[in-house]
Amino acid sequence: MTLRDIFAVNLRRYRYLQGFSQEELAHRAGIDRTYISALERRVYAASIDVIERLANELSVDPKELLSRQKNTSKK
Amino acid sequence: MTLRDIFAVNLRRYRYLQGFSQEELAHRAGIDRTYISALERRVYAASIDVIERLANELSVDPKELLSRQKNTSKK
DNA sequence: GTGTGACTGATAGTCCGTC
DNA sequence: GGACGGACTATCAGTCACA
Repeated sequence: MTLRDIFAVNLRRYRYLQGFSQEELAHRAGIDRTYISALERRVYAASIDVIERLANELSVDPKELLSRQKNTSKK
Repeated sequence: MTLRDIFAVNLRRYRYLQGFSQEELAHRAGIDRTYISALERRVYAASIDVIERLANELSVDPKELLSRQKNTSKK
């Protein structure tokens, strides 16, 4: 599990928590919708600048997007 | 203060803590020496992949490299 | 509402050297 | 040991059309 994977999962997780669609988050962060899609599918290694912008829109600390999440629904 | 700045400061901080020169860290992480120099001078926005590799070599959690540090020598 | 391929411009990242 | 520049390649950043 790479950091890129963790970021992808967290991006989607926090996006859902905020109730945003990819489209809505993209609009708010000034980023293209398909690029958000690509990040969530682990296509790219996002730069620290993009991470910061997304974290701001998701109202979380950038570190949170790189933190392994506890299983809320552990087997 | 952007995330890029915070990363730059922490990179240098943890590198010193490990007693590595830029050259040595670069060699260990398989990254170019001049690129480490550039990151510490805030020239580039590192990708999440590079952050991960550097964190590994510095024996710290990637999150630590993005965390604002407490002032150990506050005026 | 999202995934994907194709495309272009910008920048990340390498390798050379000098100070 | 590190800053800095130039030239180069790889990859990211950003957009579009279509399923």
